[in-house]
Amino acid sequence: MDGNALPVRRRLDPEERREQILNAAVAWFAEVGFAGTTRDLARRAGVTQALLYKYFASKADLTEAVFERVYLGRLDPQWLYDIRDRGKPIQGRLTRFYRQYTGAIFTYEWMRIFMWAGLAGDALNRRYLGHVADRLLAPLAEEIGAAHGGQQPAMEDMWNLHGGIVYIGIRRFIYHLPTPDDPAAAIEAAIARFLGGLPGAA
Amino acid sequence: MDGNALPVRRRLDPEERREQILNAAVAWFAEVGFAGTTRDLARRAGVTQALLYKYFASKADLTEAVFERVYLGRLDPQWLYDIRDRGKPIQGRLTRFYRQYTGAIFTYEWMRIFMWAGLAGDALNRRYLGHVADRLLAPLAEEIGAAHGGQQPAMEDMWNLHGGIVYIGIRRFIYHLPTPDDPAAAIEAAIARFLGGLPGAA
DNA sequence: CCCTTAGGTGATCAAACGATCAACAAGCGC
DNA sequence: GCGCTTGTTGATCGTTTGATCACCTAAGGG
Repeated sequence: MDGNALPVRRRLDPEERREQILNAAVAWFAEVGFAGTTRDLARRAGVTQALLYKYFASKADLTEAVFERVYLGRLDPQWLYDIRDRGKPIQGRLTRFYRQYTGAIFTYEWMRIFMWAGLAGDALNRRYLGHVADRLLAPLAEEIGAAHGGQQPAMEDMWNLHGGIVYIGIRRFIYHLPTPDDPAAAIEAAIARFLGGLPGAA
Repeated sequence: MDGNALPVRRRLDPEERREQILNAAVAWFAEVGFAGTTRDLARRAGVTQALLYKYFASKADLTEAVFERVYLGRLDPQWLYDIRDRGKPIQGRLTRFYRQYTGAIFTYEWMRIFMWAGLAGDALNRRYLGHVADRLLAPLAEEIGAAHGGQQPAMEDMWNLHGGIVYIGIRRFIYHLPTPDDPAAAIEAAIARFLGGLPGAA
């Protein structure tokens, strides 16, 4: 049957093995949360439970590595430059940003690990959202204000726009409810409504 | 010091004791999730761990009781009648509904238990949100359509409105981020924007 | 081909877990 | 005040958990 299958490499490069375990940990903790057992994780990763502790000092150490993997490099600094490019209309900039943003965070692993961590009270979570507020939502509000003649939305309004869009991912990945395969149209409509409904909008 | 304190009643009415345990369980599981231990719960409730099993057959039985307590009677059937009261302007009906709805679900216990249950994949969760969609959001969309001359928002638009509002509670109770003490103003603004931004709105 | 290195495993430990049970004692009827 | 009912407890069971250890063996150099 599997006579032509590649021989199972029993001894892997440490880096490769660590990567394999870490990937399995991300998928596993995303599914069941950080209360998941190391034995089930090891089974899922295809290694023995003891081996986990050759690559990670403790379960806490492993979960920290999962956090790093999931959070690091998720936000692209380029987005801020595109947001501030006043040569383009504000609606297009908003749409472009949220297409990129949701493209980065609308994954099973990210949405769920972010929510597990939020419920657990992780500080990284708040720091991340503080970053979103200061470096993304606040500039967006500024740009909207500039485009609408000085009438700048309050941060609470920006959170409302943000939440309405992010909620698509929550419905899909947390609640497992049906959502559009491609959320682009819904996001575009939400942004158009937001801008069109601002006080003083044409 | 506590000479005038009421004597600690060591033997309670079964109903009273069950209530005491259940209340503690709701608060405890809301805080740490359903992976929380029965020992810590018992300590928090001020009873011994063994006593829990005199009132609940198992931990699963206890968590089910917590679900019932949290879900049951949360949605008021009266809301639907108010929503359909075409004698009043649509914006007022939307505002009134979301003031009542958020008044019912914006609590630490509800928001967090709902999210824990959602991540755990509980079916009650999906059933609840299905109810919200069919019995509340769909009628709201109908009423908005009637008020705007037939142009009825799609369900995805209603979810967007809903998500933007619910996200206030997520920020406050899940992520522990600062939010307005009274979300009424933000909600009112969100509804006004939603209606004002609909295609074909004045 | 052998031998050293190091990636990997099975067995096992101590602690924590859900759950059970015999025994205790608070409170009511008489 | 006495005895019975039953709410409550401390001790304990079997299992599961994170973590550790001695041991095994695949793989590359000589």
